[in-house]
Amino acid sequence: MNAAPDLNPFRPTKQRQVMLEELAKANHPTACELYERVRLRLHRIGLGTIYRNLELMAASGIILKLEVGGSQKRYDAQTEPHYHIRCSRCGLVENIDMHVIQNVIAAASRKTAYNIIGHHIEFTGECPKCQRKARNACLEQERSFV
Amino acid sequence: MNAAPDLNPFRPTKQRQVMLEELAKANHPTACELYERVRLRLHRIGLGTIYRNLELMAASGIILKLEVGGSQKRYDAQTEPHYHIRCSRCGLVENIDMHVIQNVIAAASRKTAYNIIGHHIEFTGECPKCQRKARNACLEQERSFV
DNA sequence: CTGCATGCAAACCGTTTGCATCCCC
DNA sequence: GGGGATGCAAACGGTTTGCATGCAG
Repeated sequence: MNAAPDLNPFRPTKQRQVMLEELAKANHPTACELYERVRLRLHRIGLGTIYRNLELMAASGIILKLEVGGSQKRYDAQTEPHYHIRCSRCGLVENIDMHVIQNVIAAASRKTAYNIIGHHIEFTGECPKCQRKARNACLEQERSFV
Repeated sequence: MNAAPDLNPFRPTKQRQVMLEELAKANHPTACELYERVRLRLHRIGLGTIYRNLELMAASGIILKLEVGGSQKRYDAQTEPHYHIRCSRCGLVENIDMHVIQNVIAAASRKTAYNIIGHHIEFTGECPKCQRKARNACLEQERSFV
């Protein structure tokens, strides 16, 4: 009699375990940011492993691959639908505590012949830190005028 | 007396003129797609010129650089704020004829300490063409079962 | 004539992939 | 022991950049 085939495609390795832990602690990290974090605990891990596992986890729905602006993809441990805000200066991405707008998909469905699967709202703006920096730079300049 | 400095940073070259014309005709093209179009009319143009000018035009607000999902950036001749829908299969990006949700920025402002500059809603789904393709592939398979 | 704009090609950066080795089941 | 997972490094695709030349003002 054959052993039942392994239906779960996910073998829980040390690398995957640490990746998930660090992803949960980090704030929408890029693959490289996650790599740096994980490397502090598993110093021989390769970037390829990070990318391969992120891809697998996203495909299986364990994590979310964020299709946000900017040149690098970001990853999120929170898989319930939610919106994001991205700082136009430093690129930081944060959750925005807003209810998903239920009507928006219905409205969009009425407008197109697409079979709509999902949606994402991304706000852009200056994060508090960058606002402070800009203000300080401004004061600096005023002072130099005196 | 000095001549007034050229305030418009934009020298209207043949390349820029053709780029803008083709961008207006194309449907949210990537830089490469625009390059192919422009090359039919100016066959010695280089990709570098395309990227450089797209960047300049976006910076000066003449066109829009779309921060949509996918690995390539896309560009849009329509600069008024509007939303997009992207096919999850073929990557096609189209405008969606929906009013910009005015309340959404106010709501987001209340929720964060960010200085919010803008927002973008991106829907994902299957475009009609890809839906047809999928349906046909399905029929094909059913037929092979008979 | 001057300096911005161009064509060309090399460099760059993020990501993917091939392969030998490792290790979990 | 076997097959999936890993580390490593090379390849890849999209974008940016340096430089000599061209061309608009």
